[in-house]
Amino acid sequence: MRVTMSDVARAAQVNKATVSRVLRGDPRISPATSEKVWAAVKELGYRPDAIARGLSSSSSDTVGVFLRDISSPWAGEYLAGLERVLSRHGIEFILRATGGDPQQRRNAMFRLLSRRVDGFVWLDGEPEPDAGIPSIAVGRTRAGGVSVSVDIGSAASQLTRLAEGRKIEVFQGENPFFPGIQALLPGDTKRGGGSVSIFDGLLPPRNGSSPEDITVVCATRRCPAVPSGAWKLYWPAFELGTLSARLLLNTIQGKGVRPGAVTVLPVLSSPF
Amino acid sequence: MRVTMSDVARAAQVNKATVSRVLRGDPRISPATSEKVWAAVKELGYRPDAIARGLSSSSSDTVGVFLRDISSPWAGEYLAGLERVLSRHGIEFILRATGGDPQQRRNAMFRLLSRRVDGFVWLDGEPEPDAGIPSIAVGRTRAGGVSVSVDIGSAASQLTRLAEGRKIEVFQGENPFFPGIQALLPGDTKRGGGSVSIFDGLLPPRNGSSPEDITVVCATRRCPAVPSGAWKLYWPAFELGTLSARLLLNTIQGKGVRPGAVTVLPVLSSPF
DNA sequence: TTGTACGCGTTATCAT
DNA sequence: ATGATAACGCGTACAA
Repeated sequence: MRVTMSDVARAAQVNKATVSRVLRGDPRISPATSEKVWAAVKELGYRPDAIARGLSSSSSDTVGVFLRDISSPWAGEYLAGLERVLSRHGIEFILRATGGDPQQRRNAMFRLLSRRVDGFVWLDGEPEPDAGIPSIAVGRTRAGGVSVSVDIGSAASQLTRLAEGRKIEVFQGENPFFPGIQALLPGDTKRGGGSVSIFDGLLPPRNGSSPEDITVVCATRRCPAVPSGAWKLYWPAFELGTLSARLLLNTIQGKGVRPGAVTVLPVLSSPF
Repeated sequence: MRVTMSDVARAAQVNKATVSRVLRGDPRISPATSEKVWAAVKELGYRPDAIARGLSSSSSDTVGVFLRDISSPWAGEYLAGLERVLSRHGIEFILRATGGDPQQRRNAMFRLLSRRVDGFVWLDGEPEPDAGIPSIAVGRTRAGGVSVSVDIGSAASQLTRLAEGRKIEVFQGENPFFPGIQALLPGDTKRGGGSVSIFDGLLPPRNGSSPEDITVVCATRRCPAVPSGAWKLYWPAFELGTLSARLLLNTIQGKGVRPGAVTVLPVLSSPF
């Protein structure tokens, strides 16, 4: 059978409640009993039951993550970042693919709420307004809540700076990493004699472009689809994940996270 | 406050236990009371509490998934397949990255066990022997347990067949999708006048190869890194996920899954 | 500083 | 077919 707190209490000859206090690090506990309890814990190989704790404390050390499509090229990197931070804090996450279907999305939300998750991460659009628990939005700025996204403006200015005096071509994927970046390029994609043109689509075979020209490919760190010789504009999926986690944790723990949009900077790196 | 079963029971003027029976679809219940209860449920917007259910039933409708690295190129597709099937069955999953560290792996396992997960999926090597709950291994055949993997032999014979009379070059990624496939190619990579050579590494720039030659690139469906004109040998990550889920579900529900290795076939597709 | 006792929301085992 | 009640394992207000 399972080792419970009562077993530990009996072994350490103290009360159940005392064991609970020791485990939760209650300061008002004598070093003597604390040691006795820890000894018994190790002796019996006791492991606290997260389910029971959850029922009693009305929380679960779990957060829910909503994604339109888990197999999107950057999802893995994002989740890796998220997991890295959450696991360090003893928080697990549950993933749900919504496929862009509002009904499915709400159903998934209710299922997770019934599990008493402590927070939500919404990567598939606006958070449901009646979630009732801390939520952060990822990928698009949101008014009146906490959101984290990639700074597209920074990408635009980095490209503009790179373009000084020459022509550069920027390739995004089929669903662009930096949507609407066109509009952010100053002076109608021209400045200082340079020019930037952006293509949302597949990378065409390299044609005979002048050696002065520069090719930039948008990608994530782990995506190997960048041809050699091209500049890379990294979409910081991993960092987006770690930042999401930190923000959500702070929000859950009520550490005074003021609503607002936080951004991560994309990184432009040369082929050399 | 939260709507509980007691609230529903009171509203429907029946006992808590009856509500539970109705909700779980107990056959020996009168249509009359059943209707009363459902009415009250909808009236009050009652949603069962998964935590409480877990405490009482000693299960959680949750499984744990261990991955060495979540950001690996195929992880997203695998997880998409897994989620697709699990969510249809009301099961959620919790993801843990182990980074190949045995200690971290065991810690993660114990954390999940304390959550009373119903099963494990091990993508990062042999299952821990003392997991104590249904486990399946993914990616490598395992003796004495349930495992699912990609049929490398099938990949080898498809390549051999393709090579009849010509020379083909197969490129895998840095960490090969089909490890050890070399050894499975008959006749020392030659047969019927054709030949197969395999490169574990990055795709080199296309040099002047004869038009008779064939290039094959190993990839997953969603990976855009396949140059046009090349054959594709798909590593069926998504299918691996759906199959994993089905096998695990059957094992959990005790549906007589006999230990053994199940395989998924890779798909070779032409560039046309 | 520690013990008592109740609550958390369900399921399951008795009765009836 | 349904009601009463005891688990399930832990947190915590309250008492000591």
